[in-house]
Amino acid sequence: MTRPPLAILTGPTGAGKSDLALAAALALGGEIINADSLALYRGFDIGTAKPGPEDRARVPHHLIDVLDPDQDFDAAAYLRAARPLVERLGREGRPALAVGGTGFYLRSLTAGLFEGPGRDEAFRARLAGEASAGVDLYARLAALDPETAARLAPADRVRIERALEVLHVSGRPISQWQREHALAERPFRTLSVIVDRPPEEMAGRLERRTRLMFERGLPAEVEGLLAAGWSPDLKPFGAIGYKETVEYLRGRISLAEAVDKTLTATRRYAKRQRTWFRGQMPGARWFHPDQADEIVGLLRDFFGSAPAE
RNA sequence: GCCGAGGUAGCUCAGUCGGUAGAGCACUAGACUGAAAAUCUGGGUGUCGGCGGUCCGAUUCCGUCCCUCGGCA
Repeated sequence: MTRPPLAILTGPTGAGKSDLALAAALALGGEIINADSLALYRGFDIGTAKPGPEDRARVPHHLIDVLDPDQDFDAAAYLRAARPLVERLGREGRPALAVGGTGFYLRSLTAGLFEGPGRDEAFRARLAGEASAGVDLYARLAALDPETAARLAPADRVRIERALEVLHVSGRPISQWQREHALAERPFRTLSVIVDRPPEEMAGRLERRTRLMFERGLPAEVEGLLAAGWSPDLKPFGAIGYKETVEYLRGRISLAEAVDKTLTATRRYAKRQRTWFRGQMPGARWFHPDQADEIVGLLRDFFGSAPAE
């Protein structure tokens, strides 16, 4: 049994992944699996630069519009949803392209996650209560799992809570789970392509794109979602562009400020993405999106080649 | 024109009883195993508005000029 092939197409926000993915999928007869943590949500269209109906009619897109704003999702859920798709496309002999900027989801797809306990909402709620009552959760972790505490910053509450959760539910420190797993799963034969542009090009693109989002109705989209009864405290409303638009609609900031803050947050996000790709995707090939022919050729060879084993 | 407040990092501001200055944000580099568009870590990038005076030494005190914001005319 050979492993199914999977092509990853990623890059910082606004570099031009989606257009390239569409062209590549058309050229190869492939299908696109979304790897963007926010395009999963129905109704979050403009601010996520989600592919429109025309594009989705031309090439099958998976894992877009599959969640309501109040539905929990995480890397493990992504892995569970996306892996069967890659396997199915592999059986059908159709190229599978995972496309999106959520590096953590992509790495989970290709390298896995340790199979320990998932989220335990009741435990999380208890931790949140203790934290707001002044309990030092880092000190607790340092006492219960000093190895993990040594690796984490005292202010990194997301990872501290996760570490306490794993220990509480499984009785074993997260460091042990991680050591045993070591991100060593390789369920797919993978080719990773990153598209990026020089800073001068990105600056203008991000600015134009952000302004267009607001001009094309991001505030109206958010108003519609709120009018439908969704709470602005739900996770996807914390996303770049949405957070700022909610502030604007509440009258806390001006429209110009909302645009400005969104642009700044977008730039910072693109930088964080590059840092992730450099550090976590060492084997990836980097291209300018204008090198579409070269990229498609590379993908063609990849999907056409005999499995390596 | 007069009175008052102010002019310090890219921005908002703190501070220096005279010994060349620091926070947040921005910026930059990095981390990342079920929140990842999240969360976190390191790094200070500066004619302290201009000119002159006093002083061993002025961003700080004095004088003067410029600019900004209020109020009164």
